[in-house]
Amino acid sequence: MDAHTLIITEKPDAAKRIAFALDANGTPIIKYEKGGSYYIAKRKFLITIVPALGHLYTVTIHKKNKKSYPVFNYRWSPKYLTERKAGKIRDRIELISKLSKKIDRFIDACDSDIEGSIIGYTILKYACGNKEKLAHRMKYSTLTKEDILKAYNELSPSLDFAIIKAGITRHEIDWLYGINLSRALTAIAKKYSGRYTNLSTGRVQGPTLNFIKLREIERKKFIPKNYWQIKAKIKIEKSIFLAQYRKKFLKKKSDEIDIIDNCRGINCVIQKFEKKKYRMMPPTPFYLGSLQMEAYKLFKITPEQTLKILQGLYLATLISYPRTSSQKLPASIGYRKIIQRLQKNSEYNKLASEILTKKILKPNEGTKIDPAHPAIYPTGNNPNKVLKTNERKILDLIVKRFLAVFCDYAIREKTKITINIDNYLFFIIGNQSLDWGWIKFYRPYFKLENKIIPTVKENQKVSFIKLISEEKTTNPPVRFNPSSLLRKMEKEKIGTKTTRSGIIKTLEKRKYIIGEKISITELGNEVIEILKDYCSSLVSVELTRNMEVRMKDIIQGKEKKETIIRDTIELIKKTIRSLSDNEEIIGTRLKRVIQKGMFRR
DNA sequence: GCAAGGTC
Repeated sequence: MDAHTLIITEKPDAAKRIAFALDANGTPIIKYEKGGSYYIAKRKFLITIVPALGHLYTVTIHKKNKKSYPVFNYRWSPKYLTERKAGKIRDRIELISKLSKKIDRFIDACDSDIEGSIIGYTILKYACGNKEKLAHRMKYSTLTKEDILKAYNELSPSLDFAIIKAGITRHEIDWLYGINLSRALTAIAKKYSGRYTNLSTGRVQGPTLNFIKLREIERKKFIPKNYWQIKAKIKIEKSIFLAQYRKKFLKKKSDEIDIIDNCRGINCVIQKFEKKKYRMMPPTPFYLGSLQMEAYKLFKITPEQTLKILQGLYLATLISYPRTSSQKLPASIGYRKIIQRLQKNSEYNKLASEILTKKILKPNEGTKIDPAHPAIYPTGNNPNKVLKTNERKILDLIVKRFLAVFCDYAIREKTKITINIDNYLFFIIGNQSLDWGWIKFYRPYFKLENKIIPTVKENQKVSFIKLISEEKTTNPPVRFNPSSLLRKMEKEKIGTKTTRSGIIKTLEKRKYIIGEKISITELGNEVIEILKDYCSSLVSVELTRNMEVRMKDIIQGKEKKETIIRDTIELIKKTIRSLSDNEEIIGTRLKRVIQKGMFRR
């Protein structure tokens, strides 16, 4: 009997692409079973390629009493034991388990990041019967045939156990904090309010909610200030212009009155005329976060909805894998081939044709990278069913952004007239495009207008009409919306590309936050206050920072998983004790906001 | 059910 290899991937698409790349004739056999489809490729020997569906195993506890806390005796089990609607996962595990029999070589080809490492490890250990120590690791960053073959020929001899250990520690700590604190809050709320209210918190939920609270505090503290803006109405040749005084923010008594009194328009002359060309670089390719933000800005589609739409477009093979943090488009995706496919679509024919005249295609990449995926790009395939409005909008956005990325920079010219009126300087600023470059390709998603002002000569006299003084008020910092909150989470490195939008949704579901311009509810505010009083680490981004450091230490062998878990449990024990000691106060606080209903602040 | 992290 020939040797037989089993390759495990993180998701179905990866299994398919690997099967087609590895089969000597490019025609692997596709098998359909209850647990999903898998592939058999033939090389010198047989290779079975079977996909997971992300994590198939997770941290769980088996106990009759679902409300008791604290709980520390967890273990890793199949996900279907804890999640409803996970029947698919049970079937998948059974399929992989069956396929793992009579296998000589195991290869973990899950995404080459920490989570991918855990997904592969748990499957090899629990579904395949302790095969994790025998398995090889296959790492690729795109699913092109070239990359796949290279990864297959350069297998790591073993899994990266240090990374796996660090990742598993992260899962367990999150579980310990999340389950215990959520249960404690829910239980105390129920006991004192008499009403069941599902309360929760965690390493990411806590700080995210706190961002909104802090913004709310800034807004409350904010004292609006009055200021004045002065413009001069003047006539150059036959046109009227408003020239802005060189200082944009004027204080009433000192500045504004001074000008009104002294600037009479007796001497009104052009002091300077300047022109300056500058470049506007094309945009960078979309990663998940930037696409979610752009979709919200342009279409008011929430990040959570956008992710759902992207998943649909991806499954319909219209776009590449959407859960990426990369701004890179490697040449191996085949730029020209994709643009040629887009060219066949009448909507993009003109734009695509123009780009194809370029001899060299070079995308304007950003700096962000992703260990497992390139940036988001269209495949150029035609939809085989009618797309819904929002799907169409998002796809069009992706196509136009992809095209724009290959375009030339735009050339703009800034024109500035400096006018001296009785020794006070005023400006008129103009702006125009000399070459639209990429902007033409990204329309209507980027709008830029020309404001043309006349060419004048220095020392030329102009006629003064009058001064206009406007009183204005400074605005408080704006509330977050789903997009700016996502950006904030990204900036603070809280959550992951895939989970951020979901976390925001969870805070909404818990009635901690409300509104499109997000504000914190009384309930959300009380939860934050309680956490601050009794478990301050859960409202700060520092817990994540700290965890990152400790994970690194595990990877470098400087710290032991057991120590970190022990410390975490000690801290949670202490926290739960102080929650119990102060149960009545906390209960009364929660009761107040729950019984009142969840009004906006 | 509760976390956060994958995936459909």
